[in-house]
Amino acid sequence: MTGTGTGPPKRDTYRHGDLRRALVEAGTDLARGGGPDAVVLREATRRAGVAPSAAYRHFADRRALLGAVCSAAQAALAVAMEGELAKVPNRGDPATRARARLRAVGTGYLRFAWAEPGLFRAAFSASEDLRDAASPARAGEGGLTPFQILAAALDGLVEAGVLPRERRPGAEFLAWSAAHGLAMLLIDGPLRGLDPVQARDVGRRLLDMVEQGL
Amino acid sequence: MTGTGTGPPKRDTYRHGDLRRALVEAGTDLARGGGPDAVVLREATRRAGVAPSAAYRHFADRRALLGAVCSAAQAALAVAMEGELAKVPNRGDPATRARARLRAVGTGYLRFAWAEPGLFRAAFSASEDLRDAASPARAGEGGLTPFQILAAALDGLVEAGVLPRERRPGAEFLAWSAAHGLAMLLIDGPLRGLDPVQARDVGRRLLDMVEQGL
DNA sequence: TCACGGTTGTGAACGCTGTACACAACCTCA
DNA sequence: TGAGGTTGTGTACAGCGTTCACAACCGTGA
Repeated sequence: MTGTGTGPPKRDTYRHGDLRRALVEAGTDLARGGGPDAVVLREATRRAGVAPSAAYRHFADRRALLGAVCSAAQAALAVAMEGELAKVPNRGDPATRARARLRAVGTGYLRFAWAEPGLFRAAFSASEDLRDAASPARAGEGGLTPFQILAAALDGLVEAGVLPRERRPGAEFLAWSAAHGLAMLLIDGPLRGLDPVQARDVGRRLLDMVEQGL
Repeated sequence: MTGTGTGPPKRDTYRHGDLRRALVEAGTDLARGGGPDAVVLREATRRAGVAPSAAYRHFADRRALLGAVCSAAQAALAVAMEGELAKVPNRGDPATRARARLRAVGTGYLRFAWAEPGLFRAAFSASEDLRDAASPARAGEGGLTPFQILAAALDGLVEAGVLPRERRPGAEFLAWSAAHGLAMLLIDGPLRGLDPVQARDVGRRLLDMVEQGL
């Protein structure tokens, strides 16, 4: 975290040490405050105590830096989802447990979007397709990306006999769509400014809808 | 459309005539091609054949121009939804007709996002809360904004006895979330690059989920 | 008819951004 | 000790949003 604090960005060595990491961390802080547009290459180098062009030794261009920040944000999202999942008790009958786990996944997703709107928007800013969704750089502590965590929860639903096997394929897209859409509307769209109680309420109803409609 | 075509941006009068409209149209074209980030004030003035600073006679800053483009994009979205709604036959029993109308609303939404991704993203770029969602500038030919069109379809569902009255409040947020989320994932997110057939398929399943889960 | 005042477009300027390139400091390894 | 690759520096350029003094224009009342 060289140069992240106050004071002049002093460095004892000419080499920085781990500039790449420092830039990603600075970029992540910027994203936290203002979303993907706030990830400004020059500001990141300033915070790392380094000349603007130094960034080009580690990233092809601004988009590449944003891509790294995006991966970091997805990893943070995965951690949030894992955290909510860990709260689900391991006892009870398998069916209700599997349902609770899917709800936890959704709750973690929505909670993260609500708590860290800038990071959440950054997590979906850089271009990615389904291949990138499995990249380890986007995984949480359990080694799974947000997408994979959701898929696992749905698999659990099938194993517990709650979700018919023939409806399993593609189900992650449906569940993800619902949660993602609500998250966007809550932080960016016409639902911004809902108070936390209303937000939690509509979140619950949305998860009800998914559970019943899958 | 002064200066929109090729050739030097000549003007016979000193006054432009309708610079505000010309700037919004140029901005909308830019958004169509590259989303909200592509709405570059200087480029819009260039296309209108006017000096950059002239824009500030009609818009406080770039965000204000983007806001106008956003309203235009929402109006276009409303027109697309109305178009799909107009295809629903007026005969048949009220319940299935009401259901068909809700599906048409969703289909129109998804179709527009798929056909005009840049415009769609622009439509939700500028800050707006629920009050703005009723602004006439964002309405289609029927005078309703996208949000109001959806609300009307849900009201129809209640009148036809398909949706219990007590579940009506807030239902627009659930339906909108699902459609909006899928749209985002399809044009910007991990589902980008799905071929049209798969996209149509997942769209249908999503609307099934909404219909069953509301 | 004409001067006046408000509206609208011009031109030059400022600071910011992303990016390129030659150069210098540094580390590693022979 | 010296060669060569890696990493950070300094300077430069074009493009962006924005400001401001000025000029062209138009409608109005004397």
